[in-house]
Amino acid sequence: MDPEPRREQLLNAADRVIQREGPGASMNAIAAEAGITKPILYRHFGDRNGLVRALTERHTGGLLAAVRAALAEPLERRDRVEHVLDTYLAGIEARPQVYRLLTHPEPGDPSGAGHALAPALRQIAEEITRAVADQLDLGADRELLAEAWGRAITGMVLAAGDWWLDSRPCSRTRMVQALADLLWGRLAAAADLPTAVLPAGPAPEPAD
Amino acid sequence: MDPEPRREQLLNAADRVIQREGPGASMNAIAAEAGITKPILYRHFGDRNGLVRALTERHTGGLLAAVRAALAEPLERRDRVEHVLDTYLAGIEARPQVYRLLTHPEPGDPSGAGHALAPALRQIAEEITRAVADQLDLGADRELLAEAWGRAITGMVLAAGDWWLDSRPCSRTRMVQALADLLWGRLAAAADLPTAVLPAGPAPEPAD
DNA sequence: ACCGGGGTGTTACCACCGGTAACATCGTCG
DNA sequence: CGACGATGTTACCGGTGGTAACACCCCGGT
Repeated sequence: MDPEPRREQLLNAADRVIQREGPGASMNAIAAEAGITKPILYRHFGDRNGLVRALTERHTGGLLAAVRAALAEPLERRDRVEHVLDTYLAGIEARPQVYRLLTHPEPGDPSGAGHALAPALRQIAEEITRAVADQLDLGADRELLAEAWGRAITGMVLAAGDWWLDSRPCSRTRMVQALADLLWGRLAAAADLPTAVLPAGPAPEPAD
Repeated sequence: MDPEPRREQLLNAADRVIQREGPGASMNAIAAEAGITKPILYRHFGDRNGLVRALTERHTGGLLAAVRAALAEPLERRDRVEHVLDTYLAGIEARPQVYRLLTHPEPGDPSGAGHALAPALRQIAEEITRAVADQLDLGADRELLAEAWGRAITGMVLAAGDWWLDSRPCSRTRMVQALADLLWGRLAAAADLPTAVLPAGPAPEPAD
């Protein structure tokens, strides 16, 4: 039961340096921040992935629990969805740097599949899948739809949240509304703009 | 006019080795595949990012153009959305390896912002934003909604497409339907399952 | 005919990365 | 006391992205 505090301490140091230097901070830098040298880090966490995993688990634990709780909230459906969205956005808002770790997991991944969703996000996706599959009547395709939607919604909120966090175009509440509206079919329900018929002129994009 | 062919040739080599070894293939490996050594690569593309950028641009050009065309198709809205989704999925289905490059852009990025959407995806997001903003009557929040939705939809399709590509749970057509249904508010419209959520309820039902 | 320049190519090197081996130093417990 | 297990160190390995310096070879100009 002793090694726990030291480990926490090292994680705190890693946290600090990642906060400062972004992800991709070197093990050397982390060790230096902790006032020690590399091999100790490697003794505690087997390799870099171990460190990152421990770090993300620590930080995503709360977020995941919060999202799970939000999903279980006995609200009307729309309110519940908004609550979940708000919970997620509030979570990433609180710790932007570390959240990056979440999205940008392991660069040198030699394993076959390079999934777009980091493990932590994947857990959230599974929560959503479960909630959808358990609570909604979606007919024969229930399982498939739930799983696809779980991934889809997670990815949607990830990308939208990233953008929002980066450019802060509006308040969190407004952003929640925008996403909930999208999920609520407002894209389908909106009226056409009269200016419709496409001009024949090709609008080439400006090269960067 | 001269330097083009050699450059293309190098890109082909890079393509081959990335196809074989996945992204993260070393410059040495790429150079070896091309039958040459590193410095030549660095002469043609300034650094690794340059190479990757050139590579992705080459491969995403077609996809981006296809998506753009699909967005401009004069179909009914739902059909157009399905067409766009299908176009994207077909695109990533055709070249899974290179598509990975697309999602997993630059590992060792020291720059402040680590955006979740790679540049190519961002372009698609902008296309969607433009299409939504130009064609839909969304009231005062038009700009904000369009931009948020552009990102959100792109992220959604990215994550869902990645999952679909990886586990192939259904046909492409079915996947398109699932995503279009989500966008069409089926999540909101679906009926509750009777086994629902009565957490604090006095209901005499413990089983699950 | 000679020379010069640009593209092509090389070897050798740099700093740094993740990761490891080997050794030193404590406190503690039998 | 001695053994042991953490804690810590220095020094090293192979590999990476990236660069410098040098060699070649062809082609065009005066």
